[in-house]
Amino acid sequence: MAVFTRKGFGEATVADIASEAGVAVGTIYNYYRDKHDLLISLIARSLLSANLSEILGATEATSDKKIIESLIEDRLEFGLANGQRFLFLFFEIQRNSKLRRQYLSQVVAPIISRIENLLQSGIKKNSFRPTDIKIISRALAGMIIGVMILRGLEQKDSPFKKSRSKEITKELTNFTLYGLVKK
Amino acid sequence: MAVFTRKGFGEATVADIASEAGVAVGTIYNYYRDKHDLLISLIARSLLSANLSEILGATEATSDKKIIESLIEDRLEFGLANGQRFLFLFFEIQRNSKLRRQYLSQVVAPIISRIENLLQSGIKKNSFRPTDIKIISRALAGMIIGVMILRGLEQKDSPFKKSRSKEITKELTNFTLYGLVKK
Amino acid sequence: MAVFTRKGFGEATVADIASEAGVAVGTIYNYYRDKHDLLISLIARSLLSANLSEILGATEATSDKKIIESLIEDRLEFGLANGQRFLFLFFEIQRNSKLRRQYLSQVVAPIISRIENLLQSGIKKNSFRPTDIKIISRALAGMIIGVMILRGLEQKDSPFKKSRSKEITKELTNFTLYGLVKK
Amino acid sequence: MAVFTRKGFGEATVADIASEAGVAVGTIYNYYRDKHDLLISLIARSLLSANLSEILGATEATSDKKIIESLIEDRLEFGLANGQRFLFLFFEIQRNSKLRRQYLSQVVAPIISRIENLLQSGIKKNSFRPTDIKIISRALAGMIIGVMILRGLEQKDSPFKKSRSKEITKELTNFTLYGLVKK
DNA sequence: TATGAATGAGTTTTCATTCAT
DNA sequence: CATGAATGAAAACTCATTCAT
Repeated sequence: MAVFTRKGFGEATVADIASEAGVAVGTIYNYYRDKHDLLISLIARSLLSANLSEILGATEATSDKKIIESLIEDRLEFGLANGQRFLFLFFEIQRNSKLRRQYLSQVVAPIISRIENLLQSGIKKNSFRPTDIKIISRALAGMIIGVMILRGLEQKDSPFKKSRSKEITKELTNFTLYGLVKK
Repeated sequence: MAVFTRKGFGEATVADIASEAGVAVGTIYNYYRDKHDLLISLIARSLLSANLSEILGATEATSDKKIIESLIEDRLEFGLANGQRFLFLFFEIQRNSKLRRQYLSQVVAPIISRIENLLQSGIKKNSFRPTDIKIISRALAGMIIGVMILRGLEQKDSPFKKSRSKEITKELTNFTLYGLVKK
Repeated sequence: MAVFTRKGFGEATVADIASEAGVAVGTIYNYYRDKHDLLISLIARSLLSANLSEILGATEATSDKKIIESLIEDRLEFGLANGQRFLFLFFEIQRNSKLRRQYLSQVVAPIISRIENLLQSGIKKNSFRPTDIKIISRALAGMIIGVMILRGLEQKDSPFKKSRSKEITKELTNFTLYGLVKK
Repeated sequence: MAVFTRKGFGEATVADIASEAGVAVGTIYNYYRDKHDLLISLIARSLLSANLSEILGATEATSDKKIIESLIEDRLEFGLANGQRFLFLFFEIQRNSKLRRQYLSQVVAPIISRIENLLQSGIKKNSFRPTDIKIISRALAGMIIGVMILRGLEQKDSPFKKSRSKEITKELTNFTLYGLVKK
């Protein structure tokens, strides 16, 4: 995965990958049909690695703020852990329809749906402003994704460092809850 | 660009591209040094939209809300116009250091910097909550980027349709300004 | 074809073939999908090379002896011209069902059928002994095939030399007509 | 042998063969030096049928007809038993000089020589027409080989079925002795 | 200036063979 | 003595690039 991420699918050679993995070229072909199958398998594996279930399963008892905070924190950490990989993953997921369906149904849909529930109940409780739930849920999910991508692009210049993880989570949570404007 | 976007750099063949462009393979080499030069030239061309400079140059007289709205609207339209291309652009930009420097200095930095100014002055005027400007500026830029990517992934199921462009801009602007919580 | 015949399909390398043909490896792939397609195309081409039509179209006016003689002579010359190729052709034809169907319908069936007609009319005219036409037609066709194969196997030791072509044809024709036993 | 016959030497993989034989790949290498040695050993084993020696050793007392009949019958049965294998055997024998020498000296030469003796003595006894012994012996041996090959090619459509073995032998014997022409 | 066939370097892929278990 | 995973040499195949037309 490191090689694919660094070079892209077409530019990563099987020899590169074998060498990075410390095995012979032929060994790879004992486990994967071909180079593409290798990529798909690797992606499928990293897709499901997150401990999403905890967050998604959080009880109603937990405060809205806590849930949003956990979500941001979890995805932020996933992003930090996956670093450069992020864009590559998205790009390949987008191009492979089977992978896309899997990712949409197993990762995107549950998260979006969880956020929608959150918004819905918040609005019903009159604690959240009435908004277009479908759009705002994507805005929140998108914000996390976009922040990770900017981090990858800016690299050394980015303010998104692991060390500041707590603070970033706090800021993003507050931004999400209160926006820019002072009450 | 359509072929690069659909297949990725390594998998797009010069023959594909020539055929899509309706010219012979050899003709491409009369205009571009090599395949990589072709990609770089194409990307460099799509980086900047005409409107961006106007928005970035907007006078202080314009209201904060208007500026945010214009920015969201412009990038949203860029994203809708570039569709699937979005991720590919980011991915290739990330991998090509010359391109990355160019993109960071010509697109990301001005936008981020404009947003930072906006936040700074808003906070000074006491109309915005005091926040970590570096983080929140990335949150806003990231939100727009992430929203475009989700749109590309979800495709038919996404609520981000061209037809609803006005409404989406409004929702995102309000979310940015006021957050989720009701005052 | 020379390389395939000399080495067999699996042992002939595309580099060998390209070098023997005096072109680059890549050039072969501009004309044939893959190595197997190359073989099939070559075989299909040599299958239909014979001037069978003349013999098969011979009028009834020609004497039975003349027809048999022409047939033996033609296939004998085809065999001498194709030399070692003979067995390889048969082997590959046998293994490729499309090729087999083509060979059976375009070469074997017409020849067998012509021989059957010949036998039938000869028996009716009472000039030929009554025999099982289906078996004897194969015996005659098979004799020619087998003789060619023995020639390929025995190589230097075989009595089937080009120089003796006329005499061989005469002997085989007489054997076919009169058998071993003296009247 | 089944795998070699079905696929050809180069296309048969040792894994195929091991799997068909119900052993592990490594086991094969405990008994044969390499893949080629395996093939040579298998072919050498199938070359000789038990009956051949009896026929070849038949005393002068046996009638010419009986000898020819036995020979045809034996090789016919060998062909029926070896089916598709036939062509493959010939092809590989042709290509392997050691194998070719062995086959020529142990199978072809004795049969041809036996037939030549038969013809010679028949001609001397004035019961056979005077013919070119070298050619006619090959015609007879070739007929049997060719008939087997046609049978393999035609498969379902061929009149050479096991069930008709007796009749086929009779027809071929009569054809050999008396030819087509009625006395 | 456009073309596209030829090229061959660079990759992917295969699979006979080895050898530790 | 059997096993089968690992190996890497050798082969198939791809395709960016060239260049004569």
